[in-house]
Amino acid sequence: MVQFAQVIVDVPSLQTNRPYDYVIPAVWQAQLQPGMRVVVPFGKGQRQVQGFVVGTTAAPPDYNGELKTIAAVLDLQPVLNPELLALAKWLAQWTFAFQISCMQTMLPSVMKASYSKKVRLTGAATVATTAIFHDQTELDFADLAPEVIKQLLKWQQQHLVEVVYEVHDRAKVKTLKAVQPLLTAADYTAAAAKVPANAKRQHELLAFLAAHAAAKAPIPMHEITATTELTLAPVHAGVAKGWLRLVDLETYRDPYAELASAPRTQPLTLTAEQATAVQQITAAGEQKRDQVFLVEGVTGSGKTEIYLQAIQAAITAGRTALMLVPEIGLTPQMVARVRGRFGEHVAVLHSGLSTGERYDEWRRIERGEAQVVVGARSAIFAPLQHIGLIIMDEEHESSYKQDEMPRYHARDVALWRAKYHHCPVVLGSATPSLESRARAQKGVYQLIRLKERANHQPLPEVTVVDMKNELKKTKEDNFSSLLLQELRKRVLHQEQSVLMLNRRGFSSFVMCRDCGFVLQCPNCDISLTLHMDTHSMKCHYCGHEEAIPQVCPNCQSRKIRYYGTGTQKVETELHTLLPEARILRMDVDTTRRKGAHGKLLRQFGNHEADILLGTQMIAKGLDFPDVTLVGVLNADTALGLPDFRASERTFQLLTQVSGRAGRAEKKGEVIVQTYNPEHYAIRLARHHDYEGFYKREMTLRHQTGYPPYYYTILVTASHEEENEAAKKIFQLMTQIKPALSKQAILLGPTPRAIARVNKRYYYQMVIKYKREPHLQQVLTQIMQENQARHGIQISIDREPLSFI
DNA sequence: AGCACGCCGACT
DNA sequence: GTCGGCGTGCTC
Repeated sequence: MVQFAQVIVDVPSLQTNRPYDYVIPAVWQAQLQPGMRVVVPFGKGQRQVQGFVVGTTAAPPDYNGELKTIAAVLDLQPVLNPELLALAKWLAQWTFAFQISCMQTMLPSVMKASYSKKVRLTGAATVATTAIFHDQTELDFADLAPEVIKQLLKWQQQHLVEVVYEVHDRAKVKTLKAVQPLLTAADYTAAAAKVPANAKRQHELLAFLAAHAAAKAPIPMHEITATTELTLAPVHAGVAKGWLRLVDLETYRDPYAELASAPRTQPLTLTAEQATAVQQITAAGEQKRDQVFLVEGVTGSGKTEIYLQAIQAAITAGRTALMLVPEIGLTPQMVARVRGRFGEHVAVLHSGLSTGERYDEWRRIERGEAQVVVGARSAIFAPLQHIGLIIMDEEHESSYKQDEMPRYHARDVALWRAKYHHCPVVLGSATPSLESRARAQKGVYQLIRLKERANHQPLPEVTVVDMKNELKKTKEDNFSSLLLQELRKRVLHQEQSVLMLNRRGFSSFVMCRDCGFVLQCPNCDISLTLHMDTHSMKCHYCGHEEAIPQVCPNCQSRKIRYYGTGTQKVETELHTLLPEARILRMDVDTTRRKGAHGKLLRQFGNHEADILLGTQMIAKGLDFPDVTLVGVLNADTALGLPDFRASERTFQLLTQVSGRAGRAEKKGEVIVQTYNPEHYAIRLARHHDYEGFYKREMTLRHQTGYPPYYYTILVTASHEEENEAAKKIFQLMTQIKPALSKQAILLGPTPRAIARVNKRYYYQMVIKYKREPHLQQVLTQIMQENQARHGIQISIDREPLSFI
């Protein structure tokens, strides 16, 4: 009989990043299993926190203090299975994060408890207490002023009030009220005879019950109200008379209800290349090899069909499949495609779902009701069992890396799970990350190259326009004459165009034309960005918001204007230049509302607009047959950034956006505007030459010593005082340096590009290395020694996406 | 993260 | 002398 449990508590700090022992109450000893959530007392006082059981034992643990007892068990079944528990442990070490943070990232957010601290009146109310409590007996600390809290704490010592801690489990199952007939049809007919004739509704209810008595199954109330005149009132009367029972039916919130009935599609005929790819992947699955395939294929080479057929094979073999898609690529089109093939066996997880919807999808997976999971980054933690295949589409996408704790890359998690389940991983992309492509070169991954397009269409023609010349010709800085002319042509022929404004490394700010003053964030060293939708200036780092200035705060001039190019400005400009064109704008401002993204795409698909204007988000995953022109307004804004991945990002973006043109029978054309037409990223993207780009960029990375030739780790120290942060990072350097071999390279320490964010100063250093057996241990030790003391914060980011 | 304990300065 | 500031350390 197990009597003791090891619990990871919901206190995200380094000192508490380990299991604590608790006594299991006798009633739970038979049921409690690792992976269940519990509520436990923790620390002095009455504080209670949520925790995860990670182990149970019969023998008393080796602990000299007095053990506390588990206060409540929140689950009947473990929410983390043994695999996910092991994964959480590994992930915490790998990303230098807390185990509790890893566990919470794996689960729908509603399963993280919310806490409240309240003060309750214990004795009779007095004049003094009434002044604070009024007619209430309980107050929430969060609503109280500091002076009031002081008074209450005094009363607590006199036992006039008590402080209580509440742990709320927010995971609520959605239920439907349903009517369950209890009697037979004959009984109902008999009962009807005794009911007065004027009780019309009761007769109707009895007739309804008689008709459904045979099935005995509960009928959801909403179905009853939809088909009859009955309401809840007569049903309650029926309950009182013992005719029926009202039950709560568990149900799921189905975000894709309208797609459930999507017509089922049949597997398409594969090209020879595709067939070989499917065969190789399937073979690895059958042999239970955790092999990684890198499928490199241009847009239209039919990667999705390969995924679908490989998934089909996994399901046929009685296993499940996990498919990751970048958040932005998780369009209704993509979901429809997977649902079309696998119907209700598919569960979808992405950030557009409400927390309740997400929880329900998660439960469906956990219960084994879905064999295929499609989702964005965190879906890699889906509680699927017997995984037979993991797919990562657009594997180069930066959204697969989480930029907050735990800073994990979904690819690393995918590889871990594949090893656990002995199943293959498929990484797919038209422009693989250099890391993955290099691994394929070395034979660590198996490279599958798709050289032809499934529809045998030629790739679109790409024209590069040198904006340096264009600027001399016209005053317009956003539109070249060629692009305008081609846009006009498309509007005339009722064909559609997509325009992309590259916003990376770029923002719209307010500057005074007289004195050059730029409005800055008071907390961070960065300009505020203009937001026309809210008519305010916002800081993208800390969220600070203020009004748009009418006069320059520095010189009082009225000539304070908006600088930089935003989609709104381009839209206005385009309206003037092409008044006949109908324009749809898609950017963070117009897609913030839930479902807005899909709605805009639907409108464009229905030809409600001629031109779709947007930021990077339009580059991915859209598939509109009537788009014959794609324009990139500013291809090179990212090239100027001091980031070693700038060229790679630019190449990927241009290739991806080019793929949006001419996806059906119509031939597509791409116009790329740039100030750097000679740059190799632009030149090679123009010729759709990924392999050429790969070779060129690898040479450069080799020369400069960057990934994939080196692994990288970013160490950051921050403090409210600039010199404290600097002092700390130098101290860390002296600590790390002796543990490294001569092959490792230390960059920095340096202040971060945006040195101050949210009133804190950031200093960082980058470790570049190939093989450092002691590094993990030293960094783990550093994290443990520097436990948020003296106001210093340390963070470690393995393989950061950028150093700036 | 909270919370208590403990050691220094400014008050009834 | 005590109240309370926050630096330090612990939570099964």
